[in-house]
Amino acid sequence: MDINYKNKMVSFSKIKDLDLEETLNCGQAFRWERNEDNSYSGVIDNKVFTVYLENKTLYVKGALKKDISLLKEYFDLDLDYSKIRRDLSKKHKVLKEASTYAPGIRILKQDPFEAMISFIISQNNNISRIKKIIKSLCENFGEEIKDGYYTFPGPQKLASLSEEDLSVIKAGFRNRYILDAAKKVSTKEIDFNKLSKLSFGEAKEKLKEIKGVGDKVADCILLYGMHRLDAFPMDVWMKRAMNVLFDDMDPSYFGKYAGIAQQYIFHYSRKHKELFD
DNA sequence: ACCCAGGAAATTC
DNA sequence: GAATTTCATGGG
Repeated sequence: MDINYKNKMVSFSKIKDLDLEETLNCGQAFRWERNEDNSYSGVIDNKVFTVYLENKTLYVKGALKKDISLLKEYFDLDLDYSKIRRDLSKKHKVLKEASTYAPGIRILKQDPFEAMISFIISQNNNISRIKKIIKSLCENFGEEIKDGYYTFPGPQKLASLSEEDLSVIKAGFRNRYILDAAKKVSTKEIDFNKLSKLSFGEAKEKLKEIKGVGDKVADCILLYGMHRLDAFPMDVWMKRAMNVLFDDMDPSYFGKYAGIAQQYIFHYSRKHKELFD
């Protein structure tokens, strides 16, 4: 990969295994917006970026030289997804089908607190409404960066709110879960730096101390916010897929990169609803 | 009007 | 302990 920088534009050449639509709109992140020219605008680390992909080059508008490592990390550009897809494809026929269907999916490394709150909101909810609630949360309680783009409100800010304050985002019964998470993070009772040093099981149990965080949401926080690629979130789609397509196999079957396998299967299943009639 | 949604807590069996 | 119900809101 060659990296170039000029005039608030970073570009990464020789990009493989990345499709922006598949990656930014496959249910792992909720804030990216597609523009008319098929670029995408969103917020990483409280900064607005516009990304687009052309001739295997990823262009990032709004980026300074010092943002390069941030962007590489966010899009997971140092991991060889081709090799992972090859290995997963050898394991199971359906996994080969699913990973070939959307080979441009990558697991983003999102901000852990944003991932935590986003997936608390996701429970018993549909993706389009999840996006609306998160947008409202940012517009009401984040800070405007520019042009209608907002920061995701931090733990201190959210912890200072009452349930009534928060009721404007229409998250319903999830409001008190959001506040409990914000309080535990703002007081460092839950500390992402410490969690990252724990074993997978220990980190997961700690996350489940938050009201409204169970197995599935904890797995999502670990996978999308902390880049623990062995996490395997089991939502309604994955349960259906495991039951119908994988004969109820144990998630450990998928190995070290189970979380990536999970994302291929989740996306494939949502795009092939007829498999589950 | 109806059923469902990237679930988890509360209640009941 | 395992199975069922409830939770708030709106998408389709």
